[in-house]
Amino acid sequence: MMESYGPPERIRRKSEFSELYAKGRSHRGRYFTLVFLPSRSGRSRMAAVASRKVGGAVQRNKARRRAKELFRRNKALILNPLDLVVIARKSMVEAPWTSLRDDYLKALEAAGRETGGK
RNA sequence: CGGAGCGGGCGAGGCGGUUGCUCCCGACUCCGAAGGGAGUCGGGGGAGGAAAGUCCGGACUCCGGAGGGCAGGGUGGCCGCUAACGGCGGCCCCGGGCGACCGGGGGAAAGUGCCACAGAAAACACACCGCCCGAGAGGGCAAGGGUGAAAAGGCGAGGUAAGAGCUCACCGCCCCGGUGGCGACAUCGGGGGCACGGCAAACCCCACCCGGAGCAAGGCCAAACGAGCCCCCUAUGGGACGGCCCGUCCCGGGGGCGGGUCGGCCGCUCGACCCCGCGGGCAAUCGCGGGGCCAGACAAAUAACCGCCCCCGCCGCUUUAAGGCGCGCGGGAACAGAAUCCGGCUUAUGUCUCGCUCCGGCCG
RNA sequence: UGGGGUGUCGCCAAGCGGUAAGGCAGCGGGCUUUGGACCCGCCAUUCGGGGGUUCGAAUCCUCCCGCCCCAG
Repeated sequence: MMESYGPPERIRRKSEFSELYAKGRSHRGRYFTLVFLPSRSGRSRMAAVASRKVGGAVQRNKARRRAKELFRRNKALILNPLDLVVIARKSMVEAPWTSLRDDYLKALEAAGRETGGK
């Protein structure tokens, strides 16, 4: 399985975001909030969001990069394709990597349970 | 050796690997009638000195070409540099510092206004205490006291009833003239006889500059909905036109509500660009020659992890010591992330680094 | 990215060169058996922060900081 994160795996249209926020369910983790909905595109997709509350441009970019890293390293674990939005919190920037990864895996598990099948 | 002033440089130590992102080029495969699109592989480029704050100035685009005046805004010693600037360089004056050096800069004798409290008085001197003349009425005076942020040229001498630029010397101020300098100004000589309190980052005056918006500017394509209602003015009118007037052009135009889209492409990166050399200029900077291509994203790209070497600190072993060794531990940063592009300013940032200079102490 | 607005006590705020109004809340006292209401008193030495102009700055100038809007 490739550990890439290319254009087809991104969510970028405004309408898609609106649908996700309207119909999707969410899970609040320690470092971020995960919004999820079964994907209709046949593959899992992800978008990273970091508002100004997270910090300056440097901190916000870092948060998004870490979210992308989480997704591409662990996307093999998602059996039923999901659309995901990772909404970063301030603590996500400085969190230890292993702790952040555990948090992400727990969130995925919860999402898998609620949508049927991990 | 210690302290201080000024100016410059660099920006995750070097090499390599794995997994990924973005743009460009090439090859191959697939899709399409075609323009083209998708994928795989290979090669190359990929954040900053401030990319920041958005405080100035331009380029560029639209407002019909950006025309004139008023209003409004900005700048403010002089000369220069520049596309332009509120920037930069040199010089002038004033103030501070022993000094290197640093800070400031039009006009208050055109007008208006303000100067609380205190004080007699805060700007036509209208004098509280006071001094002098006088019996008194009244008159002369501004030296001393006191108030205040600021008090009507300063100080000394003469003079006088007491005093006063009333007179004189020195200093200051003002006016006139000479000389030097493009100029700000400097300097010299003569005269006047004191008239001119402070604030223009108060209104203002003078000189110079500025049309308005901003790449979410603006343009093209595609899709979808609607072509309905209300208001204003309709030709001594309305609009282009941003506050007003003039001028020019156009003839139906403008505003609000309601309804739809919220996709793609261009603009989009080669430019007052960067590096080297020579020449002019004290310098800012300019000219010439040679070489180079250095991010172009759009829910928005530079990351994560690992290995070796180097440097620093601690620890251990060893050595008389300087030092050496260690597959021992820790560290190699901070401020901060391009969004149309440049020139500045300002602010943030590292026990980093280089150069010049001043003062003090000691030694020779 | 670009354009604009705002900051005065815990909250709402006036003031725009000379001592920083007022209301709510709070604290203390009075009245009341207690509470409410009412009455009296107290309550901002950095007016978001630094520097400057002025004799004197919340107010004028300048540089920063925070918060809030707007757009295609």
